[in-house]
Parts: sequence; structure tokens; C-alpha cells
Amino acid sequence: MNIKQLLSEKVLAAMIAAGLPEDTNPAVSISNRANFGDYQANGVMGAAKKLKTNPRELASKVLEHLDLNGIADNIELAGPGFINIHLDKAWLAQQLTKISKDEYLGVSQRGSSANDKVQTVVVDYSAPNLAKEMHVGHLRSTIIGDAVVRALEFRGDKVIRQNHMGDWGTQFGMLLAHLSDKLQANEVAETALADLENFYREAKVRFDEEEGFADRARDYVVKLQGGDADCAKLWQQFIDISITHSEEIYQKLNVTLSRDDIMGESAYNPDLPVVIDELMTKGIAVEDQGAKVVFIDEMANKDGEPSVFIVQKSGGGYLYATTDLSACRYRTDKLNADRIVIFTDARQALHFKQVELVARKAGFLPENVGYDHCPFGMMMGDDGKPFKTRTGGTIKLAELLDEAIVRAKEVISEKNPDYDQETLNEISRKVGIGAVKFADLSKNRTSDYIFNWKTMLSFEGATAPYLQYAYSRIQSIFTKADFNRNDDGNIITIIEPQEKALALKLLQLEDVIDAVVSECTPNLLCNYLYELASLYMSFYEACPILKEGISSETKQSRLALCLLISKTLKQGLDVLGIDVMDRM
RNA sequence: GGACGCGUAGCUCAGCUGGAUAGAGUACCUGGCUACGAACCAGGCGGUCGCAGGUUCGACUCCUGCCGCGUCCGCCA
Repeated sequence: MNIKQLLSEKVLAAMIAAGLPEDTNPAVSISNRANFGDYQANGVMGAAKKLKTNPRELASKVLEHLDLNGIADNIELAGPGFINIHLDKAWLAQQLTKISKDEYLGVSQRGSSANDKVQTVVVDYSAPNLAKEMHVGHLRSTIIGDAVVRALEFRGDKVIRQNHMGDWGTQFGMLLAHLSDKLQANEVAETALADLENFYREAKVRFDEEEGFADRARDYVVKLQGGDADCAKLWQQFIDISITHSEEIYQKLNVTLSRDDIMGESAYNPDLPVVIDELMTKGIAVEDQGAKVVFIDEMANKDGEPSVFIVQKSGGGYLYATTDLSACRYRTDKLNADRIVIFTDARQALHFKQVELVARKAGFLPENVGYDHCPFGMMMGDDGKPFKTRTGGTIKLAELLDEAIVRAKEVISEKNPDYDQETLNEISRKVGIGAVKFADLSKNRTSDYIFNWKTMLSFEGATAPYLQYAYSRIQSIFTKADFNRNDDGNIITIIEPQEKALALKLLQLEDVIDAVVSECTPNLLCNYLYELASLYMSFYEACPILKEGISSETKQSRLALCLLISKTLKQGLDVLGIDVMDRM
């Protein structure tokens, strides 16, 4: 169900009937003011400009052909040529009843029509560096990526998750050397690696200060890349333990990534020489100052100097450029991707632009395969300066999440002291984690953002707990009313303005989901759900359900409306990876 | 130096293909719990949308220039 689309079609038909060309944009949008109707069509003014005719006259001509019988109960012409559409309450009620019975709540599924085919979408997200522990900087990629993945799946696309973990590179030399020493001293790997951050620091200190250690570290890198069996075993141990750390975070965060989704940098290792070979053979890469580089003319500066993209170091080593090119090929050839979506911070924007250009030129990325790099801003400290990853000061993700849960527990026990420990823990987890995720997911900024405990852990205002609270309130009513939540047979009637506002909002879910998957912007869904919950809160105050004197029809209708609202909240929050509960 | 991103209420942020009087939350102020959960609701206060031009019926949105902040730009990822 997409009202905007439906109205667009109707208005366009009327415009064509009024003599306008078929490619006219009806420009239908949601009205931002109640007295301008529910939807408005603004396309007439643009069209009139092109034809150099009077917009007002043209609009009245379009109105003559506009047939919204049964859909709208009032259509009016306003201002210089706005067409304001007031939707019919009975029609809205019918649509609500229809989507109430639909398991996708009216969101049409890919593949249900010929021009809306199922796509295979490869989504590259999270990608922590296994040398270190996950910190708050990894939050965005992980949860935004996961929300987009869930939205794509809810819409019916085939999604292949790819966790492009940093499990390769020179830093592993010092880590393996350090680990080797620990094992020699009879330490158990799990214990030695219990605190990755600590372990990394120790290794780094030795690398910088201890005589001979740096050479051993470099030696380990050579052995690792050369496929030395003992070294590979050591590496595998390290990787396994580090992955376990990440999995704990994913589980706590309610993120859908699993071990099967891991496709680390190391996996592309065997393919890297092949990539270089192809680039050289095709004449795309050339040797320059001992390294192999691609000169990208498309990105030349004013003086005509091309952008330089190094694909192989002068010493023969490979870079992440090489790996990302290999990944392009793997994803199109082996995974049959129709679209590739990558979530990383904005600093890598230039890099991925270069990757795309080179990959397309080399044929690793066919014309019809989409390649979307979705950047986001860096995590900054309270001082407005970037977090430094190696000098303390970083907040471990695990610590943030635990803190959120503790704070949630304080609030919940204060408001509702009767819960037993188990229930309290369960609710605290859902509320605390939800608050952290929503705080981040609800922002669209591609610019940097300042990490702030207070906003991240807030439970008041436009936060996840507000939405969860709305849901719980509804469940509470169902319990009191002894209402069967599986009963979708009740008729919804719209009388009060709060009910109409809710109806409109509920019917806009597909529109929002579509925007989320095409633009990779879960914040739109956050806004939508907050508005829905907010409308519900107003409805709750204005439209009593269980009060004496409420007719049985009204009661049933309002309960049915509540049911659809709660389903939409639950489903929407699920797309964001946030849980709801009957009581909180 | 070049490229990219950002600049909206005290603070955190929305603002969809250009649309009518620029919106939320928070903070502050005023009201509201013997009807269903006050983690809430109703209302108030708060703006030269960085600056200056341009495009047009109309610009936070598009174009140009400038200012400020940030990031990236041949051997890290």
C-alpha cells in the first residue's frame, strides 16, 4: 500500500488528460499543514512554467479530469496552483482493515510485480579490525548496516551479508610474535587474549622498545604471507578468539551477523596476484616508481594530472585497494550481486570512488551492478577531536553496552520495583541496548558526530524507550480488555482527528521502507516510528477505550487500531534491531 | 594547493524529486495522574537556516563566490 504512488498515478492521468506530456512529474507529497489536506500535488506549477501558461487555470483543468471517487472526500485548488487532497475516512478505514490482515502490514514484496524484481544485494558492514577490540567507532557501521539489511529482507530482497573483517596485514606480525612468546611461557591463548586492547598495547610497546622484537615481527609477516604452517596455526588461534569477542558484541547488540558471514581480508589473499596480473595485462595498471599504480584520468585535477591509485607496493606487497578490487570481482562473479552496499566511515570515500572506477574499467564490476558506498561521520570526543585508537581514551563497545544496561536497570527498578531479577535483567537489556542503537540510528549526519554518554543513554523524549513504552501501553490495554491479539477481524472506523492521523501514518510504512532501502538511511524509519508512537500517545489521551460509556463498536474499532499500531511498532523496531516487550 | 563532507533554536538533530507560516527532542516556564502505565500529554519561550550574490511565481533545498570546521589526496586500513 502506497498512497503517494496511488495518488501520483491518478494525478498524472488527470494531467495527461488535461493535455500535459506523459513525463510530467505530479509531485505528490504529504501536506505539512492540516488545512492543506492530507496530500498535495504541486506538479501543475512546474508544468505551467514549462508551457508558459497560467498555473491556476491549468490546475483547474487538471481538477476537471481528476477522479478520486471513493478515495478523497474533498479536493481543492489553492494558492498559485496547489491541489490539496483530503482523503476519505471510510476509504482510509478500508485500507487499514486490509493491511491489518497482511503479514507484511501492507508493504508489497519484491517479486510481486514484473517491474519490482528481487535483487541480490551484497551488504558489507561492521568489518572490525581483529587486532583490537571493538570500540564505539564500530557502532555505526554495524548497526546501520544491520538495519538496512533487515529492511531489504523485509521488502523481499535477497541479502548476502559480508563481514569484511581486518584479519590480515603487517600489524599481525607483532601480535603473533607476542602471542608466540606467551604460549612459550605456558599461557593459554584464551587467557592471553582475554583483553585484546591490552594485548595490542603490550605488543606495540615491545615493537617500539624491545631490541630485536621488531625484526621478529616482520619475520612473522613474511612467514604468514608465505603460508608457513606453524605461523598460520598461530594466526588462526588469534583470529578465532578475536572473532569470539566480536560475536559476543553482536549478540548483545542484537545484530544478525554470524560466523558464516565473515569474509575477511585474508580470504582474498590468493586472488591478489591475479587481480594485479589482469590490471597489467589490460593496460589499466602501470609500473611507476617501482610500484604498480592506476592513473585515473576521470579524477584528474585542473592541471590534468590524474588521480593515483596504488594497487601494489614497490616491495611487491598488496594493499587494501587490491583487496577491495578483488572483493568487487568475488561479489559479482561468485555471489551474483545486483547491488553492492558498503558501510564505512567517510574518510574512505575517495578510496571507494577510486575502487569503483577501476573495477568498472577492469570489468570486475559490470555496468548493471550497483555500487553504493554509504559513508558516515567519524566519532569525536567531547573536545571535538577525533578519538585516538591507541592511547586509551577509546570507549570499548562492550563497556558502553554494559553501562547502558545498568542505567536502564536503575530507571526500571525505580518505576516498577516488583520485577524479579530475571525479568528485570531481560527488560534492562532490551531498553538499554535499544536506547544506544536508536540514538545512533536516528541520525542521518554524514558529518562527524560527538560521542556523548548522556544522549546515548537517554530514556526520555525521542528515544527507543519511548517507542517501547508505547508498545507496552498497548499490550497493557489488551490485557485489561481481555482482547484477543490474534483477532484481526474487527472493523476499524475513523471518527476522531487523532484516529485519522494514525490511519495516514500507518499507511505510509511502505513509502518509508522504500526510502530506507534505496538510500540506506534507517533514520527515516526512526523518524517514522517516533511520529507513529507520538500520534498514538495523543490518541491515548484523547480517545478512551475502556472507559465507561464507550460503545462496543468504538471500543472494538479502537482496539483493532491499537493492534495494527502495535504490530507496526514491533515490526518497525525489529527492522532496526530493537526489541519490544509486553511490560517494561 | 586540490577533492569531498558539514555549517538550521542555548544544546542534540529532522527537513523527501525546489513549495504555502522552517519542524522535533532537550533545557527553561505553565497546566494535567480515583479512564486504559506521568518513561506520558496539552501549552509557552526560543531562528538574519554561516555570509554575499544568482536562477524563478516561489530557495534551508539548485548554481557561483567567500568565511569557518573536518577528512582525504603514491607505497597504513
